[in-house]
Amino acid sequence: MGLQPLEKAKPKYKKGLWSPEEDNKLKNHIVKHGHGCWSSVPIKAGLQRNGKSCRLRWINYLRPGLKRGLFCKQEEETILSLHQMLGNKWSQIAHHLPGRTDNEIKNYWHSYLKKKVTKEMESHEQVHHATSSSSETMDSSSHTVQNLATQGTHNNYNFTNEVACQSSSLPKLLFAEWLTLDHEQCGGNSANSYDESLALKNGFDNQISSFQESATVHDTLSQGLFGGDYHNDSLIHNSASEMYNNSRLKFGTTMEESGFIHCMAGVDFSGNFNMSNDTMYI
DNA sequence: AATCCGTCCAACCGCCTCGGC
DNA sequence: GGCCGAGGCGGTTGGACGGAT
Repeated sequence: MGLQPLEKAKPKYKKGLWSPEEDNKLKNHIVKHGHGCWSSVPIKAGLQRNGKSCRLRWINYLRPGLKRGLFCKQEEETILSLHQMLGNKWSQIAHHLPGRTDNEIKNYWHSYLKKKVTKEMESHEQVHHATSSSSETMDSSSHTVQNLATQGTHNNYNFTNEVACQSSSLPKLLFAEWLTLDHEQCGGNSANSYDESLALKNGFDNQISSFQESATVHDTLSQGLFGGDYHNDSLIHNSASEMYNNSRLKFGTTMEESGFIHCMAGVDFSGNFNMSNDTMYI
């Protein structure tokens, strides 16, 4: 028996939890020499692990500047809004949360935020269901509003909704609803729709102001709690309106992917841009 | 006290991309 | 252009833990 002639003898790597001794070896090695080529790290550090495992351990646990413990409200909101815009791009989301790892954020999402979002969606659906069953005069375009809203809340946590929730005096506004209202305004379906969309847009402008305040708080937090790492952070440096524009553009992409691009007619994208392979060039 | 069950989180796995040859 | 190795990423797994029964 034994090894097949052509089979490479694979080194036996240790798996499972890391011991404090292993942590020390890895940390000392990287502090002294840097990681360089990860595949050579375990050899040089005297570890029975593979390079990938060392890299993961360093990034997720040993790296300096990691924040441990509970996520604060601000971090939670950042994750929710970024997840709404980016989807499961955990590493990109992690870039906006200094001291947090993609793995940590991913775990937090699956164990807590996902449930929270699902709950919100269900409550939204109940409201929509109640509205549709009580209204017999709903026309086809209103159905589109409903479908879009459901799509929006199903696939992505609603960023604007989260912002609106922070300001109790503002109405909750779904992107899809706002967009469709805009669309209806363009089609000139009714004078009321124009007034409503204006009112809603004004409401959204207020929400942006609200978010700007929130971003300011975030900035302060970032300087205080995160040791100024956020100064290089594009999310924080972007104005709230930029974030809003980006989220709108992303939403447009989502709409296109979902076959709803026809609903985007007449939507003001607040500037010129090109779309290529889901990348926006403004 | 023992067992069951759900949750959390560290770590693994597989896939993809990129760069060097 | 194809191959290979390294690095990076997201999905999944499995063990530890705590609460419920």
